Amino acid sequence: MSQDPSSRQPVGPPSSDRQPPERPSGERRSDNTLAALVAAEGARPKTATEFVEATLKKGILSGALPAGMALRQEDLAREFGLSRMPIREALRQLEAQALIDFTAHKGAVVTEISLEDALDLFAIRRALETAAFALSIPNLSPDDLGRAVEVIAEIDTEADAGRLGQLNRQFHMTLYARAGRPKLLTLVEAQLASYDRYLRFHLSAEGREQMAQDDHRAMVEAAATRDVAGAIAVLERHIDTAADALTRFYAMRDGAAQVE
Amino acid sequence: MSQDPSSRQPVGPPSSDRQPPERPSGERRSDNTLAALVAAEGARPKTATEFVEATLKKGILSGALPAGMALRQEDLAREFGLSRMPIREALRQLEAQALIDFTAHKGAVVTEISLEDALDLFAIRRALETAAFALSIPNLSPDDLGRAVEVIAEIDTEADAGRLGQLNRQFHMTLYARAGRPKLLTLVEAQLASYDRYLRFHLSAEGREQMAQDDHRAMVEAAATRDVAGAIAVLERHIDTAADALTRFYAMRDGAAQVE
DNA sequence: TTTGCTAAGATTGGATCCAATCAACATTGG
DNA sequence: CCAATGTTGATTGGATCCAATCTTAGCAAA
Repeated sequence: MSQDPSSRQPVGPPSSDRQPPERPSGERRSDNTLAALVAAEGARPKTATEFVEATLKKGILSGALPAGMALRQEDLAREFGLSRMPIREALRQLEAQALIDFTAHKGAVVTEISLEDALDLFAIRRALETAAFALSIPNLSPDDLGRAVEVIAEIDTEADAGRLGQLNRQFHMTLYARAGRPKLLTLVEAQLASYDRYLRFHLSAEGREQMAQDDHRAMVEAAATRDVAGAIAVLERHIDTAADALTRFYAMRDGAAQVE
Repeated sequence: MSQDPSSRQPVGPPSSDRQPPERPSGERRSDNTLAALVAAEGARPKTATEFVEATLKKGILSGALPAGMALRQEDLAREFGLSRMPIREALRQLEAQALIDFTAHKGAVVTEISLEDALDLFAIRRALETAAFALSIPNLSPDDLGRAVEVIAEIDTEADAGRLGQLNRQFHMTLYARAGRPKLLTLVEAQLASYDRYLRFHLSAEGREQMAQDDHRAMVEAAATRDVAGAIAVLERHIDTAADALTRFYAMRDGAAQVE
Protein backbone atom coordinates (compact mmCIF):
# COMPACT_ATOMS: atom_id res chain seq x y z
CA MET A 1 0.00 0.00 0.00
CA SER A 2 1.69 3.10 -1.18
CA GLN A 3 -0.11 5.47 1.07
CA ASP A 4 1.58 8.75 1.76
CA PRO A 5 0.17 10.08 5.01
CA SER A 6 1.45 13.55 4.34
CA SER A 7 -0.53 14.04 1.16
CA ARG A 8 -3.43 11.64 1.73
CA GLN A 9 -5.49 10.12 4.45
CA PRO A 10 -4.39 6.73 5.73
CA VAL A 11 -6.29 3.87 4.21
CA GLY A 12 -7.68 2.53 7.45
CA PRO A 13 -10.52 4.15 9.33
CA PRO A 14 -9.93 7.77 8.33
CA SER A 15 -11.58 9.03 11.52
CA SER A 16 -14.30 10.54 9.38
CA ASP A 17 -12.74 13.98 9.05
CA ARG A 18 -13.61 13.78 5.42
CA GLN A 19 -15.96 16.62 4.59
CA PRO A 20 -18.55 17.03 7.31
CA PRO A 21 -21.65 18.88 6.07
CA GLU A 22 -20.19 20.16 2.86
CA ARG A 23 -21.15 19.05 -0.58
CA PRO A 24 -18.22 19.23 -2.98
CA SER A 25 -19.86 20.08 -6.27
CA GLY A 26 -23.59 20.35 -6.44
CA GLU A 27 -25.14 16.94 -6.01
CA ARG A 28 -23.65 13.70 -4.76
CA ARG A 29 -24.98 10.47 -6.05
CA SER A 30 -23.00 7.96 -3.99
CA ASP A 31 -23.45 10.06 -0.93
CA ASN A 32 -22.40 10.11 2.65
CA THR A 33 -23.70 6.70 3.61
CA LEU A 34 -20.32 5.72 2.26
CA ALA A 35 -18.45 7.87 4.70
CA ALA A 36 -19.93 5.94 7.60
CA LEU A 37 -18.97 2.67 5.97
CA VAL A 38 -15.43 3.80 5.35
CA ALA A 39 -15.08 4.85 8.97
CA ALA A 40 -16.67 1.66 10.29
CA GLU A 41 -14.33 -0.75 8.53
CA GLY A 42 -12.01 -1.73 11.35
CA ALA A 43 -9.14 -3.94 10.26
CA ARG A 44 -7.69 -2.81 6.97
CA PRO A 45 -6.42 -5.34 4.44
CA LYS A 46 -3.01 -5.10 2.85
CA THR A 47 -3.92 -3.16 -0.24
CA ALA A 48 -6.24 -0.25 -0.86
CA THR A 49 -8.06 -2.26 -3.51
CA GLU A 50 -8.92 -4.98 -1.02
CA PHE A 51 -10.07 -2.39 1.45
CA VAL A 52 -12.36 -0.76 -1.08
CA GLU A 53 -13.69 -4.09 -2.25
CA ALA A 54 -14.46 -5.30 1.28
CA THR A 55 -16.11 -2.02 2.23
CA LEU A 56 -18.28 -1.80 -0.86
CA LYS A 57 -19.21 -5.46 -0.61
CA LYS A 58 -20.31 -5.05 2.96
CA GLY A 59 -22.21 -1.93 2.00
CA ILE A 60 -24.09 -3.69 -0.77
CA LEU A 61 -24.89 -6.81 1.20
CA SER A 62 -25.95 -4.78 4.21
CA GLY A 63 -28.24 -2.65 2.12
CA ALA A 64 -26.43 0.60 2.90
CA LEU A 65 -25.83 0.87 -0.83
CA PRO A 66 -29.28 0.13 -2.22
CA ALA A 67 -30.01 -1.66 -5.47
CA GLY A 68 -29.89 0.62 -8.47
CA MET A 69 -27.49 3.09 -6.88
CA ALA A 70 -24.90 4.45 -9.30
CA LEU A 71 -21.32 4.12 -8.12
CA ARG A 72 -19.33 7.01 -9.59
CA GLN A 73 -15.61 6.31 -9.55
CA GLU A 74 -14.68 9.91 -8.90
CA ASP A 75 -17.04 10.26 -5.96
CA LEU A 76 -15.94 6.98 -4.44
CA ALA A 77 -12.32 7.97 -4.84
CA ARG A 78 -12.93 11.20 -2.99
CA GLU A 79 -14.84 9.51 -0.18
CA PHE A 80 -12.19 6.85 0.29
CA GLY A 81 -9.39 9.38 0.05
CA LEU A 82 -7.79 7.45 -2.81
CA SER A 83 -7.37 7.78 -6.53
CA ARG A 84 -9.75 6.20 -8.99
CA MET A 85 -7.46 3.27 -9.66
CA PRO A 86 -8.05 1.08 -6.61
CA ILE A 87 -11.74 1.91 -6.98
CA ARG A 88 -11.76 0.61 -10.52
CA GLU A 89 -10.04 -2.63 -9.61
CA ALA A 90 -12.40 -3.20 -6.71
CA LEU A 91 -15.39 -2.57 -8.96
CA ARG A 92 -14.04 -5.12 -11.40
CA GLN A 93 -14.00 -7.78 -8.73
CA LEU A 94 -17.45 -6.87 -7.52
CA GLU A 95 -18.68 -7.17 -11.06
CA ALA A 96 -17.33 -10.70 -11.31
CA GLN A 97 -19.28 -11.45 -8.13
CA ALA A 98 -22.46 -10.13 -9.77
CA LEU A 99 -22.88 -7.52 -7.04
CA ILE A 100 -22.73 -4.63 -9.48
CA ASP A 101 -23.56 -4.21 -13.15
CA PHE A 102 -20.78 -2.70 -15.18
CA THR A 103 -21.46 -1.12 -18.54
CA ALA A 104 -18.70 -0.05 -20.88
CA HIS A 105 -18.62 3.73 -20.72
CA LYS A 106 -21.57 4.19 -18.44
CA GLY A 107 -20.31 3.08 -15.08
CA ALA A 108 -21.28 0.74 -12.26
CA VAL A 109 -24.69 0.26 -10.69
CA VAL A 110 -25.59 -1.87 -7.69
CA THR A 111 -27.37 -4.93 -9.06
CA GLU A 112 -31.13 -4.84 -8.82
CA ILE A 113 -32.92 -7.54 -6.87
CA SER A 114 -36.06 -9.10 -8.29
CA LEU A 115 -38.33 -11.95 -7.35
CA GLU A 116 -37.06 -13.93 -10.31
CA ASP A 117 -33.50 -13.59 -9.11
CA ALA A 118 -34.57 -14.55 -5.61
CA LEU A 119 -36.26 -17.72 -6.83
CA ASP A 120 -33.16 -18.46 -8.85
CA LEU A 121 -31.11 -18.04 -5.73
CA PHE A 122 -33.38 -20.32 -3.71
CA ALA A 123 -32.97 -23.05 -6.33
CA ILE A 124 -29.20 -22.71 -6.14
CA ARG A 125 -29.21 -22.68 -2.36
CA ARG A 126 -31.41 -25.75 -2.22
CA ALA A 127 -29.11 -27.69 -4.47
CA LEU A 128 -25.84 -26.64 -2.85
CA GLU A 129 -26.83 -26.57 0.79
CA THR A 130 -28.51 -29.96 0.83
CA ALA A 131 -25.34 -31.43 -0.66
CA ALA A 132 -23.11 -29.66 1.85
CA PHE A 133 -25.33 -30.57 4.78
CA ALA A 134 -25.43 -34.24 3.82
CA LEU A 135 -21.66 -34.36 3.56
CA SER A 136 -21.19 -32.50 6.81
CA ILE A 137 -23.61 -34.26 9.16
CA PRO A 138 -21.54 -37.42 9.71
CA ASN A 139 -18.57 -35.29 10.77
CA LEU A 140 -20.29 -32.77 13.02
CA SER A 141 -18.93 -32.78 16.57
CA PRO A 142 -20.97 -32.02 19.69
CA ASP A 143 -19.00 -28.83 19.80
CA ASP A 144 -20.26 -27.82 16.37
CA LEU A 145 -23.84 -28.55 17.36
CA GLY A 146 -23.36 -26.53 20.52
CA ARG A 147 -22.19 -23.54 18.53
CA ALA A 148 -25.19 -23.85 16.24
CA VAL A 149 -27.52 -23.78 19.24
CA GLU A 150 -25.75 -20.70 20.54
CA VAL A 151 -26.27 -18.91 17.25
CA ILE A 152 -29.97 -19.77 17.36
CA ALA A 153 -30.15 -18.10 20.76
CA GLU A 154 -28.30 -15.08 19.46
CA ILE A 155 -30.78 -14.72 16.63
CA ASP A 156 -33.59 -14.64 19.17
CA THR A 157 -32.00 -11.80 21.12
CA GLU A 158 -30.41 -9.80 18.35
CA ALA A 159 -32.18 -6.50 17.80
CA ASP A 160 -30.29 -5.14 14.82
CA ALA A 161 -31.88 -6.39 11.62
CA GLY A 162 -28.59 -5.89 9.83
CA ARG A 163 -26.87 -8.47 11.97
CA LEU A 164 -29.65 -11.01 11.58
CA GLY A 165 -28.53 -11.87 8.08
CA GLN A 166 -25.00 -12.36 9.28
CA LEU A 167 -26.13 -14.61 12.12
CA ASN A 168 -28.35 -16.61 9.78
CA ARG A 169 -25.38 -17.15 7.52
CA GLN A 170 -23.25 -18.14 10.46
CA PHE A 171 -25.80 -20.68 11.66
CA HIS A 172 -26.05 -22.41 8.31
CA MET A 173 -22.32 -22.40 7.72
CA THR A 174 -21.70 -23.96 11.13
CA LEU A 175 -23.81 -26.94 10.16
CA TYR A 176 -22.13 -27.29 6.76
CA ALA A 177 -18.60 -26.63 7.88
CA ARG A 178 -17.53 -30.31 8.17
CA ALA A 179 -18.43 -31.18 4.61
CA GLY A 180 -14.73 -31.29 3.80
CA ARG A 181 -15.22 -29.58 0.45
CA PRO A 182 -13.65 -26.12 0.57
CA LYS A 183 -14.80 -24.95 -2.84
CA LEU A 184 -18.33 -26.13 -2.24
CA LEU A 185 -18.40 -24.27 1.07
CA THR A 186 -17.05 -21.13 -0.53
CA LEU A 187 -19.83 -21.26 -3.09
CA VAL A 188 -22.46 -21.88 -0.45
CA GLU A 189 -21.26 -18.96 1.61
CA ALA A 190 -21.29 -16.66 -1.40
CA GLN A 191 -24.88 -17.59 -2.17
CA LEU A 192 -25.90 -17.12 1.45
CA ALA A 193 -24.29 -13.70 1.39
CA SER A 194 -26.26 -12.78 -1.72
CA TYR A 195 -29.36 -13.96 0.06
CA ASP A 196 -28.72 -11.40 2.79
CA ARG A 197 -30.08 -8.64 0.60
CA TYR A 198 -33.39 -10.39 0.06
CA LEU A 199 -33.66 -11.42 3.68
CA ARG A 200 -33.20 -7.84 4.85
CA PHE A 201 -35.70 -6.63 2.29
CA HIS A 202 -38.19 -9.11 3.66
CA LEU A 203 -37.40 -8.64 7.35
CA SER A 204 -37.75 -4.90 7.10
CA ALA A 205 -41.39 -5.32 6.14
CA GLU A 206 -42.43 -8.45 7.98
CA GLY A 207 -41.29 -9.48 11.42
CA ARG A 208 -38.34 -11.58 12.53
CA GLU A 209 -40.63 -14.62 12.61
CA GLN A 210 -39.54 -14.93 8.99
CA MET A 211 -36.34 -16.44 10.33
CA ALA A 212 -38.16 -19.73 10.98
CA GLN A 213 -36.26 -20.61 14.09
CA ASP A 214 -38.26 -23.82 14.46
CA ASP A 215 -36.66 -25.08 11.28
CA HIS A 216 -33.26 -24.15 12.60
CA ARG A 217 -33.84 -26.12 15.78
CA ALA A 218 -35.15 -29.08 13.81
CA MET A 219 -32.04 -29.04 11.65
CA VAL A 220 -29.77 -29.23 14.66
CA GLU A 221 -31.93 -31.97 16.17
CA ALA A 222 -31.79 -34.11 13.06
CA ALA A 223 -28.07 -33.52 12.66
CA ALA A 224 -27.47 -34.57 16.27
CA THR A 225 -29.13 -37.92 15.66
CA ARG A 226 -27.29 -38.31 12.34
CA ASP A 227 -30.61 -38.44 10.55
CA VAL A 228 -29.34 -37.27 7.19
CA ALA A 229 -32.56 -37.80 5.25
CA GLY A 230 -34.60 -36.06 7.92
CA ALA A 231 -32.20 -33.13 8.13
CA ILE A 232 -32.21 -32.68 4.37
CA ALA A 233 -35.99 -32.76 4.34
CA VAL A 234 -36.12 -30.03 6.97
CA LEU A 235 -33.61 -27.92 5.08
CA GLU A 236 -35.53 -28.27 1.84
CA ARG A 237 -38.73 -27.31 3.55
CA HIS A 238 -36.92 -24.42 5.23
CA ILE A 239 -35.77 -23.00 1.91
CA ASP A 240 -39.05 -23.67 0.12
CA THR A 241 -40.94 -21.94 2.90
CA ALA A 242 -38.71 -18.91 2.62
CA ALA A 243 -39.22 -18.88 -1.14
CA ASP A 244 -42.99 -19.06 -0.78
CA ALA A 245 -43.04 -16.36 1.86
CA LEU A 246 -40.96 -14.03 -0.28
CA THR A 247 -43.16 -14.75 -3.30
CA ARG A 248 -46.26 -13.86 -1.31
CA PHE A 249 -44.55 -10.75 -0.03
CA TYR A 250 -43.76 -9.56 -3.53
CA ALA A 251 -47.27 -10.36 -4.72
CA MET A 252 -48.82 -8.44 -1.87
CA ARG A 253 -46.55 -5.46 -2.35
CA ASP A 254 -47.07 -5.29 -6.11
CA GLY A 255 -50.79 -5.85 -5.71
CA ALA A 256 -51.28 -3.16 -3.08
CA ALA A 257 -49.35 -0.35 -4.70
CA GLN A 258 -47.54 -0.13 -7.99
CA VAL A 259 -44.18 0.86 -6.61
CA GLU A 260 -42.41 2.19 -9.69
CA MET B 1 -11.62 1.72 -26.59
CA SER B 2 -8.99 4.36 -26.78
CA GLN B 3 -6.74 2.57 -29.21
CA ASP B 4 -4.49 4.76 -31.28
CA PRO B 5 -3.59 2.78 -34.38
CA SER B 6 -0.68 5.04 -35.17
CA SER B 7 1.19 4.39 -31.96
CA ARG B 8 -0.19 0.97 -30.99
CA GLN B 9 -1.55 -2.16 -32.51
CA PRO B 10 -5.33 -2.36 -32.82
CA VAL B 11 -6.89 -4.37 -30.09
CA GLY B 12 -8.50 -6.99 -32.29
CA PRO B 13 -6.56 -9.76 -33.94
CA PRO B 14 -3.21 -8.06 -34.30
CA SER B 15 -2.31 -10.24 -37.28
CA SER B 16 0.53 -11.67 -35.24
CA ASP B 17 3.17 -9.23 -36.38
CA ARG B 18 4.13 -8.92 -32.78
CA GLN B 19 7.71 -10.12 -32.47
CA PRO B 20 8.17 -13.27 -34.51
CA PRO B 21 11.26 -15.22 -33.42
CA GLU B 22 12.72 -12.55 -31.23
CA ARG B 23 12.90 -12.55 -27.47
CA PRO B 24 12.65 -9.05 -26.05
CA SER B 25 14.88 -9.20 -23.01
CA GLY B 26 16.46 -12.45 -22.00
CA GLU B 27 13.82 -14.92 -20.92
CA ARG B 28 10.06 -14.84 -21.26
CA ARG B 29 7.92 -16.49 -18.70
CA SER B 30 4.48 -16.01 -20.18
CA ASP B 31 5.86 -16.85 -23.58
CA ASN B 32 4.66 -17.02 -27.11
CA THR B 33 1.79 -19.40 -26.56
CA LEU B 34 0.07 -16.14 -25.76
CA ALA B 35 0.83 -14.66 -29.14
CA ALA B 36 -1.13 -17.44 -30.81
CA LEU B 37 -4.05 -16.88 -28.48
CA VAL B 38 -4.07 -13.17 -29.09
CA ALA B 39 -4.10 -13.70 -32.83
CA ALA B 40 -6.77 -16.42 -32.64
CA GLU B 41 -9.34 -14.35 -30.79
CA GLY B 42 -11.73 -13.43 -33.57
CA ALA B 43 -14.45 -11.02 -32.50
CA ARG B 44 -13.13 -8.29 -30.24
CA PRO B 45 -15.21 -7.00 -27.36
CA LYS B 46 -15.73 -3.32 -26.76
CA THR B 47 -12.94 -2.68 -24.33
CA ALA B 48 -9.36 -3.87 -24.15
CA THR B 49 -9.97 -5.21 -20.66
CA GLU B 50 -12.74 -7.49 -21.89
CA PHE B 51 -10.56 -8.65 -24.73
CA VAL B 52 -7.72 -9.52 -22.39
CA GLU B 53 -10.04 -11.25 -19.96
CA ALA B 54 -11.70 -13.36 -22.64
CA THR B 55 -8.37 -14.32 -24.18
CA LEU B 56 -6.73 -15.27 -20.91
CA LYS B 57 -9.81 -17.16 -19.77
CA LYS B 58 -9.87 -19.18 -22.95
CA GLY B 59 -6.17 -19.80 -22.59
CA ILE B 60 -6.48 -21.09 -19.06
CA LEU B 61 -9.52 -23.28 -19.71
CA SER B 62 -8.01 -24.68 -22.87
CA GLY B 63 -4.81 -25.55 -21.13
CA ALA B 64 -2.65 -23.29 -23.26
CA LEU B 65 -1.74 -21.48 -20.06
CA PRO B 66 -0.91 -24.39 -17.77
CA ALA B 67 -1.55 -24.49 -14.05
CA GLY B 68 1.17 -22.85 -12.03
CA MET B 69 2.23 -20.51 -14.81
CA ALA B 70 3.15 -17.04 -13.60
CA LEU B 71 1.38 -14.24 -15.40
CA ARG B 72 3.66 -11.21 -15.40
CA GLN B 73 1.78 -8.02 -16.05
CA GLU B 74 4.59 -6.43 -18.00
CA ASP B 75 5.02 -9.42 -20.28
CA LEU B 76 1.32 -9.75 -20.92
CA ALA B 77 1.09 -6.05 -21.68
CA ARG B 78 3.83 -6.38 -24.28
CA GLU B 79 2.29 -9.44 -25.90
CA PHE B 80 -1.15 -7.86 -26.09
CA GLY B 81 0.30 -4.57 -27.30
CA LEU B 82 -1.34 -2.71 -24.42
CA SER B 83 -0.36 -1.05 -21.21
CA ARG B 84 -0.43 -2.86 -17.89
CA MET B 85 -3.72 -1.30 -16.87
CA PRO B 86 -6.24 -3.36 -18.86
CA ILE B 87 -4.15 -6.41 -17.94
CA ARG B 88 -4.51 -5.63 -14.28
CA GLU B 89 -8.24 -5.19 -14.47
CA ALA B 90 -8.64 -8.41 -16.43
CA LEU B 91 -6.55 -10.26 -13.87
CA ARG B 92 -8.79 -8.91 -11.12
CA GLN B 93 -11.82 -10.40 -12.76
CA LEU B 94 -10.11 -13.71 -13.37
CA GLU B 95 -9.17 -13.81 -9.73
CA ALA B 96 -12.79 -13.40 -8.69
CA GLN B 97 -13.53 -16.38 -10.93
CA ALA B 98 -10.88 -18.44 -9.13
CA LEU B 99 -8.98 -19.01 -12.36
CA ILE B 100 -5.83 -17.36 -11.05
CA ASP B 101 -4.31 -16.85 -7.63
CA PHE B 102 -3.43 -13.28 -6.86
CA THR B 103 -1.00 -12.43 -4.08
CA ALA B 104 -0.45 -8.89 -2.91
CA HIS B 105 2.95 -7.90 -4.22
CA LYS B 106 3.84 -11.20 -5.80
CA GLY B 107 1.65 -11.40 -8.85
CA ALA B 108 -0.78 -13.76 -10.51
CA VAL B 109 -0.42 -17.51 -11.05
CA VAL B 110 -2.74 -19.82 -12.92
CA THR B 111 -4.63 -21.81 -10.29
CA GLU B 112 -3.28 -25.29 -9.67
CA ILE B 113 -5.52 -28.27 -10.21
CA SER B 114 -5.50 -31.07 -7.68
CA LEU B 115 -7.51 -34.19 -7.08
CA GLU B 116 -9.07 -32.59 -4.02
CA ASP B 117 -10.27 -29.65 -6.06
CA ALA B 118 -11.58 -32.00 -8.71
CA LEU B 119 -13.61 -33.97 -6.16
CA ASP B 120 -14.86 -30.68 -4.81
CA LEU B 121 -15.91 -29.71 -8.29
CA PHE B 122 -17.67 -33.01 -8.86
CA ALA B 123 -19.69 -32.51 -5.68
CA ILE B 124 -20.71 -29.06 -6.84
CA ARG B 125 -21.57 -30.27 -10.32
CA ARG B 126 -23.65 -33.12 -8.95
CA ALA B 127 -25.68 -30.79 -6.80
CA LEU B 128 -26.20 -28.08 -9.37
CA GLU B 129 -26.65 -30.14 -12.52
CA THR B 130 -29.16 -32.56 -11.06
CA ALA B 131 -31.23 -29.58 -9.95
CA ALA B 132 -30.97 -27.90 -13.36
CA PHE B 133 -31.71 -31.11 -15.23
CA ALA B 134 -34.80 -31.84 -13.14
CA LEU B 135 -36.14 -28.36 -13.76
CA SER B 136 -35.36 -28.50 -17.46
CA ILE B 137 -36.69 -31.92 -18.47
CA PRO B 138 -40.40 -31.02 -18.46
CA ASN B 139 -39.71 -28.12 -20.81
CA LEU B 140 -37.35 -29.77 -23.27
CA SER B 141 -38.63 -29.69 -26.85
CA PRO B 142 -37.96 -32.34 -29.50
CA ASP B 143 -35.74 -29.74 -31.07
CA ASP B 144 -33.62 -29.52 -27.94
CA LEU B 145 -33.28 -33.30 -27.78
CA GLY B 146 -32.33 -33.35 -31.45
CA ARG B 147 -29.56 -30.86 -30.85
CA ALA B 148 -28.29 -32.93 -27.93
CA VAL B 149 -28.13 -36.00 -30.17
CA GLU B 150 -26.23 -34.02 -32.76
CA VAL B 151 -23.67 -32.95 -30.21
CA ILE B 152 -23.20 -36.58 -29.16
CA ALA B 153 -22.41 -37.42 -32.75
CA GLU B 154 -20.00 -34.52 -32.98
CA ILE B 155 -18.17 -35.77 -29.94
CA ASP B 156 -17.73 -39.14 -31.64
CA THR B 157 -16.13 -37.59 -34.70
CA GLU B 158 -14.23 -34.70 -33.18
CA ALA B 159 -10.51 -35.25 -33.31
CA ASP B 160 -9.23 -32.23 -31.46
CA ALA B 161 -9.07 -32.95 -27.75
CA GLY B 162 -9.32 -29.26 -27.03
CA ARG B 163 -12.75 -29.06 -28.56
CA LEU B 164 -14.02 -32.13 -26.75
CA GLY B 165 -14.38 -30.22 -23.52
CA GLN B 166 -16.31 -27.50 -25.29
CA LEU B 167 -18.62 -30.05 -26.90
CA ASN B 168 -19.14 -31.83 -23.62
CA ARG B 169 -20.12 -28.53 -22.05
CA GLN B 170 -22.46 -27.81 -24.93
CA PHE B 171 -24.17 -31.17 -24.60
CA HIS B 172 -24.86 -30.78 -20.93
CA MET B 173 -26.01 -27.18 -21.26
CA THR B 174 -28.41 -28.14 -24.04
CA LEU B 175 -30.18 -30.51 -21.68
CA TYR B 176 -30.29 -27.99 -18.85
CA ALA B 177 -31.17 -24.95 -20.93
CA ARG B 178 -34.93 -25.05 -20.27
CA ALA B 179 -34.57 -24.91 -16.49
CA GLY B 180 -35.76 -21.31 -16.59
CA ARG B 181 -33.25 -20.23 -13.96
CA PRO B 182 -30.67 -17.94 -15.54
CA LYS B 183 -28.43 -17.56 -12.53
CA LEU B 184 -28.44 -21.28 -11.86
CA LEU B 185 -27.49 -21.94 -15.47
CA THR B 186 -24.72 -19.38 -15.34
CA LEU B 187 -23.30 -21.10 -12.29
CA VAL B 188 -23.58 -24.52 -13.91
CA GLU B 189 -21.82 -23.34 -17.03
CA ALA B 190 -19.02 -21.79 -14.99
CA GLN B 191 -18.46 -25.06 -13.14
CA LEU B 192 -18.52 -27.03 -16.37
CA ALA B 193 -15.95 -24.66 -17.80
CA SER B 194 -13.72 -25.23 -14.79
CA TYR B 195 -14.14 -28.93 -15.32
CA ASP B 196 -12.66 -28.56 -18.81
CA ARG B 197 -9.20 -28.35 -17.37
CA TYR B 198 -9.51 -31.67 -15.53
CA LEU B 199 -11.19 -33.34 -18.46
CA ARG B 200 -8.37 -32.37 -20.77
CA PHE B 201 -5.83 -33.49 -18.23
CA HIS B 202 -7.53 -36.87 -18.12
CA LEU B 203 -8.21 -37.21 -21.82
CA SER B 204 -4.65 -36.45 -22.73
CA ALA B 205 -3.54 -39.56 -20.87
CA GLU B 206 -6.45 -41.94 -21.30
CA GLY B 207 -8.58 -42.22 -24.38
CA ARG B 208 -11.74 -40.47 -25.40
CA GLU B 209 -13.76 -43.39 -24.00
CA GLN B 210 -13.59 -41.35 -20.82
CA MET B 211 -16.36 -39.25 -22.31
CA ALA B 212 -18.89 -41.99 -21.41
CA GLN B 213 -21.06 -41.50 -24.44
CA ASP B 214 -23.39 -44.26 -23.26
CA ASP B 215 -24.34 -42.09 -20.32
CA HIS B 216 -24.97 -39.18 -22.63
CA ARG B 217 -27.29 -41.25 -24.78
CA ALA B 218 -29.09 -42.58 -21.71
CA MET B 219 -29.61 -39.05 -20.45
CA VAL B 220 -31.26 -37.99 -23.71
CA GLU B 221 -33.37 -41.14 -23.69
CA ALA B 222 -34.64 -40.57 -20.17
CA ALA B 223 -35.29 -36.92 -20.88
CA ALA B 224 -37.27 -37.80 -24.00
CA THR B 225 -39.63 -39.99 -21.97
CA ARG B 226 -39.84 -37.33 -19.24
CA ASP B 227 -38.40 -39.83 -16.77
CA VAL B 228 -36.98 -37.28 -14.35
CA ALA B 229 -35.91 -39.71 -11.65
CA GLY B 230 -34.23 -41.98 -14.17
CA ALA B 231 -32.46 -39.11 -15.87
CA ILE B 232 -31.18 -37.77 -12.57
CA ALA B 233 -29.95 -41.23 -11.63
CA VAL B 234 -28.01 -41.50 -14.88
CA LEU B 235 -26.52 -38.05 -14.42
CA GLU B 236 -25.44 -38.84 -10.88
CA ARG B 237 -23.86 -42.07 -12.03
CA HIS B 238 -22.23 -40.21 -14.91
CA ILE B 239 -20.58 -37.72 -12.60
CA ASP B 240 -19.65 -40.30 -9.98
CA THR B 241 -18.07 -42.48 -12.63
CA ALA B 242 -16.00 -39.57 -13.88
CA ALA B 243 -14.93 -38.81 -10.32
CA ASP B 244 -13.90 -42.41 -9.70
CA ALA B 245 -12.02 -42.59 -12.98
CA LEU B 246 -10.13 -39.41 -12.25
CA THR B 247 -9.32 -40.64 -8.74
CA ARG B 248 -7.92 -43.87 -10.12
CA PHE B 249 -5.98 -41.92 -12.71
CA TYR B 250 -4.35 -39.74 -10.07
CA ALA B 251 -3.60 -42.79 -7.88
CA MET B 252 -1.97 -44.62 -10.76
CA ARG B 253 0.05 -41.62 -11.80
CA ASP B 254 1.26 -40.83 -8.30
CA GLY B 255 1.95 -44.48 -7.61
CA ALA B 256 3.94 -45.11 -10.76
CA ALA B 257 6.24 -42.11 -10.68
CA GLN B 258 6.51 -39.27 -8.24
CA VAL B 259 5.92 -36.49 -10.70
CA GLU B 260 7.06 -33.53 -8.68
C1' DT C 1 -44.50 22.05 -30.69
C1' DT C 2 -41.74 18.49 -31.91
C1' DT C 3 -37.84 16.32 -33.99
C1' DG C 4 -33.26 16.03 -35.39
C1' DC C 5 -28.60 17.71 -35.15
C1' DT C 6 -24.61 19.74 -32.88
C1' DA C 7 -21.64 20.85 -29.33
C1' DA C 8 -20.16 21.02 -24.61
C1' DG C 9 -19.78 18.70 -20.21
C1' DA C 10 -19.34 14.60 -17.56
C1' DT C 11 -17.54 10.10 -16.96
C1' DT C 12 -15.08 6.13 -17.97
C1' DG C 13 -11.05 3.57 -20.48
C1' DG C 14 -6.12 3.49 -21.12
C1' DA C 15 -1.16 5.11 -20.72
C1' DT C 16 2.64 6.61 -18.19
C1' DC C 17 5.03 7.69 -14.08
C1' DC C 18 6.33 7.09 -9.19
C1' DA C 19 6.30 4.59 -4.69
C1' DA C 20 6.23 0.44 -1.98
C1' DT C 21 7.14 -4.24 -1.42
C1' DC C 22 9.43 -8.60 -2.20
C1' DA C 23 13.23 -11.77 -3.48
C1' DA C 24 17.75 -12.83 -4.20
C1' DC C 25 22.40 -11.89 -3.56
C1' DA C 26 26.32 -10.02 -1.47
C1' DT C 27 28.57 -8.68 2.79
C1' DT C 28 30.05 -8.63 7.33
C1' DG C 29 30.34 -10.11 12.06
C1' DG C 30 30.28 -14.08 15.01
C1' DC D 1 32.01 -21.55 7.86
C1' DC D 2 27.44 -20.00 8.93
C1' DA D 3 23.98 -16.77 10.07
C1' DA D 4 22.11 -12.27 10.26
C1' DT D 5 21.80 -8.08 7.66
C1' DG D 6 22.11 -4.58 4.18
C1' DT D 7 21.51 -3.74 -0.69
C1' DT D 8 19.93 -3.98 -5.32
C1' DG D 9 16.96 -5.44 -9.01
C1' DA D 10 12.42 -6.97 -10.34
C1' DT D 11 7.55 -6.54 -9.90
C1' DT D 12 3.34 -4.95 -8.37
C1' DG D 13 0.25 -1.09 -6.17
C1' DG D 14 -1.28 3.63 -6.69
C1' DA D 15 -1.52 8.40 -8.73
C1' DT D 16 -1.98 11.46 -12.41
C1' DC D 17 -2.73 12.59 -17.08
C1' DC D 18 -4.81 12.07 -21.71
C1' DA D 19 -8.17 9.98 -25.03
C1' DA D 20 -12.59 8.06 -26.19
C1' DT D 21 -17.36 7.76 -25.44
C1' DC D 22 -21.69 8.76 -23.63
C1' DT D 23 -25.22 12.13 -22.12
C1' DT D 24 -27.59 16.13 -22.23
C1' DA D 25 -28.65 20.81 -23.23
C1' DG D 26 -29.38 24.00 -26.80
C1' DC D 27 -30.78 25.32 -31.27
C1' DA D 28 -32.69 25.17 -35.75
C1' DA D 29 -35.90 23.47 -39.09
C1' DA D 30 -40.18 21.16 -40.31
